[in-house]
Amino acid sequence: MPGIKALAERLNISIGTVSRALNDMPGVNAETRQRVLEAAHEMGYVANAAGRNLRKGRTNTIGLIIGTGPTALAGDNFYSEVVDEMQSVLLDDGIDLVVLPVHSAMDPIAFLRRTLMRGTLDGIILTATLTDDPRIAMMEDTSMPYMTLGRSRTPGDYLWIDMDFEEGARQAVTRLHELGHRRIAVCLPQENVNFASIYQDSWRATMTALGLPATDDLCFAEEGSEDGGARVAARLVALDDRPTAVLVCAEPMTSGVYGGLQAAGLRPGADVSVIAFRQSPLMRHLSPPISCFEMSVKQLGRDMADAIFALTYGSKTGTAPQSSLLPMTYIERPSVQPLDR
Amino acid sequence: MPGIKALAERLNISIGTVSRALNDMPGVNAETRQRVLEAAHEMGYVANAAGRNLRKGRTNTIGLIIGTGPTALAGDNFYSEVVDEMQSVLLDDGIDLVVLPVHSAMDPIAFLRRTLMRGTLDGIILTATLTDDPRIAMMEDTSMPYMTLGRSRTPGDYLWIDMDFEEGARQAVTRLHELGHRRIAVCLPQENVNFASIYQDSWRATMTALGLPATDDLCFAEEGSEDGGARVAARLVALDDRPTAVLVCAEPMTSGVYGGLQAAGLRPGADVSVIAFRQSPLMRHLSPPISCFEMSVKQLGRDMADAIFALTYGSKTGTAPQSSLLPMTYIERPSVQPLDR
DNA sequence: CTGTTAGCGCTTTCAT
DNA sequence: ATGAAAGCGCTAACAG
Repeated sequence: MPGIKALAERLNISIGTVSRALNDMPGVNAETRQRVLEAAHEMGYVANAAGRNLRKGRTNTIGLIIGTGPTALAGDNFYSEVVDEMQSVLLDDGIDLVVLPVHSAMDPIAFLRRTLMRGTLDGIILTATLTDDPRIAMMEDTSMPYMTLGRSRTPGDYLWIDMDFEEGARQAVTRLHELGHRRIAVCLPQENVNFASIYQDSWRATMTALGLPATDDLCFAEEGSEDGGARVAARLVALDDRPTAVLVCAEPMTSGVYGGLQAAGLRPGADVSVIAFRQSPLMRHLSPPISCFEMSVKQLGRDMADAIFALTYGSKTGTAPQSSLLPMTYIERPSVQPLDR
Repeated sequence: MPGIKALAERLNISIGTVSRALNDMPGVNAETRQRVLEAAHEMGYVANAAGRNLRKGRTNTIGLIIGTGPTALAGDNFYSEVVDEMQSVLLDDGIDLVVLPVHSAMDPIAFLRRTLMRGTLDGIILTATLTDDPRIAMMEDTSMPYMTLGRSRTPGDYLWIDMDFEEGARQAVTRLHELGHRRIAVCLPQENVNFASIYQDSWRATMTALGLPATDDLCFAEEGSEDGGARVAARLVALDDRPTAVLVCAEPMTSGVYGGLQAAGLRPGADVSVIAFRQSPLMRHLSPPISCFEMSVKQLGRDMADAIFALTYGSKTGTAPQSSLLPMTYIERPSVQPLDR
């Protein structure tokens, strides 16, 4: 690994000049700069990160913290797509994106503190925000730039990007009402992820506004897994006044709900209308095809990259980055049928 | 962010002593060490990574390079599980694991070179090795410790861990032969990932050893996606002397093969036996249930963590880490049926 | 335009 | 057992 010193010696100039040439600083003879760049390329020189970080006090690295493990609500390629897009955006500005996996069995606060203090990151993105999220409370006490994927009720004026679950639930309930449904249930992951409470709140508000019942017996919370979904279905079909439709607010639960309904001899769609969450590979194999929401995960990644960049390194446009909602659009498929009674 | 200086000042001792106390170096008064540790904890002090890295020439960080993007062969939670386990093992030794996503549209060599030269990693793990992998050729020219998840034909005596695809294909073919099948096809991703050629080679060797035909018209290579699988099925059913069984050597292709067979009016199992790859969430919803291989992804993660640790920081046991194969066990389900003609 | 030098935070060697 | 100081590779301020 050649250092800047080796480069300078080889060219018989000072390391200062080399550094200036490499960093596009003013006040370097054009020819000299050319020679430096050529030599650097030839030797495969890249500035050592430790030296540069120490001196500049920044690392040009953004960390994306992703919860993993069996309890994590990520049974699909959602993060893969987000990360993809973020990385390609950030790399254009010379910023590295690293993913920091944190296992559900670990203490997220301890992990975060350690990550913060080590100082290897310029900015941090938290994902899968909780309704009451101690990580946010902790970040608010630091000066580290950070944003979240997902809102939270934890106080603070942090930057967030989220999907418009509120609008999604509104569209879904409204459509089911149009089709004659009155008893519309909602299936939630019991983990206190914030999007679930947003979704539930919007369900309740819309139901109430339409004069439909929004009672607690229509809210089913179970573990946000396929098994949890199956349990919801089992509970649902056992109800005296069985709901005729259900909104499923967690991807992994969806196939469990389908399976549970079928196990009870009910047909999704014909007997109980089902609306899922995001269009995802896991949804493709359900029969009948399931109604769900479409959103641009790519756009989400792009927005997140732009936002964290502006927050951390300063906005290119001069305007501060804004928290924003990504649209969700309801797509109807045969899992939703009109109620004719 | 308090530094070591602040800590030292507060305790009225020199930074040298503080450093020694924090790093468990000999020659520190027990009481002094105690005081230092307490103060550090109280102030939330963690050594700044840049300073430490610069001085020690190491970062205590291992990077796992994962290809992402639509072309990537990772439509599931495989890496999530591996990463999970690796991280919890490495963290016990104070080593951070970071995931470096590299989009399929990027030049993997350029990315790797940049990553290497920045010097933020002590060790690197490459995944999804190709039969002829330029990344390995490049790493062989450096002194950076690295290992691969997957073998390759690229020369070099690098450390690898892989699954025993050879044994898997052998078991599958042998079993199908027992059940009376003679025309056994193999469905491969056309991307030149190395495991596919290992699988194919073993299929061919086993077929030949059993006196079965192993001709090229039984090898179907398409894009390693669901659509690719569907195309394979379409080509397969159109064959004059239709194969009675097919081994599918890429997870995402599997549901495509099922769909393609069904679209042609054939029942997986009853009409064409199908053996998939890994047991994964994507497989759970196929009907009839699909035969596939079971393996301990957790064990894989553990093995990888141990191996890269030993390679990078020296073995704890004194023995150098060995390349190794993770067993695959064939599990039969109704997608495989005896051939009765 | 270029050379010299201080110093980022830390570990480690050398004195004491 | 502790303090003082050098130096890891780099950038930026200053001098020439």
